Amino acid sequence: MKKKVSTPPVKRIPRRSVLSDEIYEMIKAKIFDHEIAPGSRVNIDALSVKLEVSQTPVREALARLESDGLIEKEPLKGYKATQLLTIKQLNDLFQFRLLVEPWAAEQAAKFIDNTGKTALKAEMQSAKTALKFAGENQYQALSEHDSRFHTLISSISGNQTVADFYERTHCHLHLFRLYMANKLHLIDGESRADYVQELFEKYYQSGSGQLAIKEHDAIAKAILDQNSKAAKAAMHAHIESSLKRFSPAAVAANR
Amino acid sequence: MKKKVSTPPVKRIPRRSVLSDEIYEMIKAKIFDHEIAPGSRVNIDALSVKLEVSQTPVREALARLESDGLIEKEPLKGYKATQLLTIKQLNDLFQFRLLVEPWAAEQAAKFIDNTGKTALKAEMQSAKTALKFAGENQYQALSEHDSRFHTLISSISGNQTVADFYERTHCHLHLFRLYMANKLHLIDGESRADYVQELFEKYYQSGSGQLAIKEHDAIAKAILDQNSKAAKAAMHAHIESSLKRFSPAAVAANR
DNA sequence: CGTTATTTTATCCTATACGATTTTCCAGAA
DNA sequence: TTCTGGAAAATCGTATAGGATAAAATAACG
Repeated sequence: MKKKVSTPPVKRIPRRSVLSDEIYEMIKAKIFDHEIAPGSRVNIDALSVKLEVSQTPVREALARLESDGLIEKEPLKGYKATQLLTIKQLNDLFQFRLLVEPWAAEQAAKFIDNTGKTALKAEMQSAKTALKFAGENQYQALSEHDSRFHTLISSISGNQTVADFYERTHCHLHLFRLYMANKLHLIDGESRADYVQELFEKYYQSGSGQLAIKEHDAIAKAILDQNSKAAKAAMHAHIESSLKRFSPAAVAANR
Repeated sequence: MKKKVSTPPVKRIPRRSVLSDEIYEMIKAKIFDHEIAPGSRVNIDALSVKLEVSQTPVREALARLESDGLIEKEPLKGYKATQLLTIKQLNDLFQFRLLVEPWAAEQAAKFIDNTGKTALKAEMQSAKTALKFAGENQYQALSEHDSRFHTLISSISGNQTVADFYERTHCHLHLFRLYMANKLHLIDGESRADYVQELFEKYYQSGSGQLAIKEHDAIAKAILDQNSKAAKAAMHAHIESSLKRFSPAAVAANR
């Protein structure tokens, strides 16, 4: 294990957050970047060497990731990254979102204040400009906007339980999305990747990205107008059409 | 913490599960038993000494409990047990349950199989007999039945996301309930405890316990009859009346 | 060729030292 | 007396080595 060999006296600048939190984020990033593939083993020792920290913060980070459902622990075997969502899990998740998010949009429309309006406008604006210039990473940009958009509405709704919960579950969906996007860059000679790519182009590049933004626009407009009924309906429609866009891709990814 | 006091470096009997899991359950039990009071500091060192393990498993357990929301960590201050639910949090939680659980009851009624029916009947039966004999701990018995009942319906609904969610959040409510029950046994000379006791007697002993069981009965009956509409309505009514029963107690506990 | 025994590997836990930060306490000054 | 400044103590976070045990892999044997 190599350490910074040339910095004995001045080590770190006074940290404000703790190391285990940083490590937690780092490992999560590794999972999202597919540096740790779904289903693969996660070795504490190797990870601590790679990140150049001791095992203690890695252990704490993995324990938290296990609670998040991103990592699984087998009692005397070790940790491994969770598998991708199955079709059923995807359906379960969207059904759940249908229960919660339309209500959240409704509440947001009722109770939004000026701060919330500003934030919502800014998010929509930044999404459009980002999408215009993103090019290659258009899908990734879209995916990240989507996460932020739904999180924002959950928080504007004012129900902390709802917001917390969305924070917890959306990461799985996000992971799934990124996995789909990443598939495009993999060249493993399997027909599976080709199939997924075909689906991707069919469902996301040729208009679907714009379509999702349009749906978000409708939701945002209703909330900004404080039209709670319209907001609820728009969110419901968006999640349903979102699932429709996902389903074929999910079938492909789970083959 | 009772171990052979006179055992030097002697080996342990072969464990089947991992130590950190045991410690996790032990600490959770301490919280539920109010051995660790809400809001109080949790010292890693002291805990590891008391449980007679090293700090490592304690750290992992605390990291997981933090994800569960039962413990909070302040970056360079340490861990402490979370405060009881505030009024707003209680309302948020029940609002959330109103979104999810009536739907879960509806689904359960639609898709329940024989295994599920047997389990549901058994739970209702055991609740009634337990309540008959519990006497002193009647409230505790009721509280635990309630947890199991709602968990069971979530799982029968077939939506894993919903079931997982309920598992995660119900513990806070459970903690709150137990806190209320425990207040009765505390003699701290404060009028607050008396006030809570009064509320307790008013809302739970004199018929309310039976009332909650009656509501559960209505839900169970509708599900067993596979009458999904009735199940949904019964669950909705139950949660609303449940909140009504809780609210005055919550006001008292948060004074 | 299949079964058993032994070595190897990996995971989990312990122990302990040290650095960093907060809190406490006490002396001195306004 | 009350406030301020700074040193000491308590507490938390990190680092690292090493031992115990279970799973996996390999070799030995019938």
